[in-house]
Amino acid sequence: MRYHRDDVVARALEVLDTYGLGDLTMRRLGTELGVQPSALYHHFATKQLLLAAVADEILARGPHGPRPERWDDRVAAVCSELRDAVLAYRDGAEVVATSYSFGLGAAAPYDDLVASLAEAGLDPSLVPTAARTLLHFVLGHVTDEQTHLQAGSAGAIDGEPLPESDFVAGLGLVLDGIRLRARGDALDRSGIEKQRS
Amino acid sequence: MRYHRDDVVARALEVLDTYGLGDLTMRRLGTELGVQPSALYHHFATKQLLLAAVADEILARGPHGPRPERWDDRVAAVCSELRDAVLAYRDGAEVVATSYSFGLGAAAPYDDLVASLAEAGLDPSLVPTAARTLLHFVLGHVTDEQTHLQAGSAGAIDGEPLPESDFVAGLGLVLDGIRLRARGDALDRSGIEKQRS
DNA sequence: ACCCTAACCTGAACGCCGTTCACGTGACCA
DNA sequence: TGGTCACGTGAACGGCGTTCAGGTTAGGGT
Repeated sequence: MRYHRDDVVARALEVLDTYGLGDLTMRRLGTELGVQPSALYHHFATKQLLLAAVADEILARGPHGPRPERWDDRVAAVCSELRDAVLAYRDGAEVVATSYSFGLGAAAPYDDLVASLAEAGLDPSLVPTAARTLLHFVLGHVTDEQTHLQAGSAGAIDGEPLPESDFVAGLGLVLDGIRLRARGDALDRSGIEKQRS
Repeated sequence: MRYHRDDVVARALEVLDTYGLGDLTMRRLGTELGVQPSALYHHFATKQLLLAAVADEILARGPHGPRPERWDDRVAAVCSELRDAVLAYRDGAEVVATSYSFGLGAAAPYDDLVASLAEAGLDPSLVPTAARTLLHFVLGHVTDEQTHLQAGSAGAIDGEPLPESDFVAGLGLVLDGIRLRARGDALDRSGIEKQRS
């Protein structure tokens, strides 16, 4: 049997979801495909590039609902879809976050956020900052969720698995900060009294 | 020469800062101390526990300024000190973030944030959410900073090293979202019009 | 002054890992 | 039909975290 790039990525996703990132090994993946580990280097120069392709595939397989018209609804939709996408595979958040931080892939959500935020009326210099802040929140939050999930499926019952409302609440927090800036306002240290009336 | 736990941690910090997390190896650290790698397992059962101790030491060596009275100033101070602490050592953010996510240490900043946010008048169920959101922002942001720093010191000039104002701006964003909630308000999707008089 | 205990360390090994390299082999196209 | 090139083999290299049985040294109790 001979394989193509996409076959390798697809099988890597199965291994990832079944055994976790720690067991996603070139040897393991080779065995799973009935192939020597060295054969994988015909398709990917490096394990990191394989993981970047896996990350991109995770995102590509994620939901792609219709984009709302209002910029803030669209931002929320991008964030929720990103969460759903990485949540669908074991250790998905870590794979995507690593690949993104190495600049090897997973750039689509960032670009989407920048595009949506550009219409918000923000100071343009704030757009990348806001996009990164949102990305940090989403990937950090889902990493926590998946860590607790894994800790829960192993014997430890110590922590409940984070209610889903938690994501919405955290996202609302950051989003409100951005909405304020979109109006040209910023809260004074003393609260929002100053802008009232 | 015989060593104690603290000697090992101190040397590990030097190796980390000089050669980076990737070269902080049990063998490397052993060599640096003139000792077999196996000797380190007398002090730490596992490399992860060593790294947790390193993370705690990074935080302990960080700045500890006076705590402002106002809760939001205090939150900002905790976040800034956390940033300064992890920024002081190469790959410090990654070490602290990993250790924190494994629940092995680095819990102090989270506890500080929870304590400060408790006085904000927030819905108590929002306090942990807000604390985690802030932590995700700070550690994610500094990880980016250090990644770009390292990419810059290697030949690549492709990205400027993130202006310091960026951290302040991002923090202000999240903090404003929290300040709104502290007043019992939340922005409607349509902006803040609704709450104005 | 002695010994004993516990702390610290040795040296070798185990089973992994990512990656490289010289070399086969089979499908497809000119 | 013959050549090319995508795909795969098998063995090796150097490194990793970790284990284990056993040595050695420091320091306190008698």
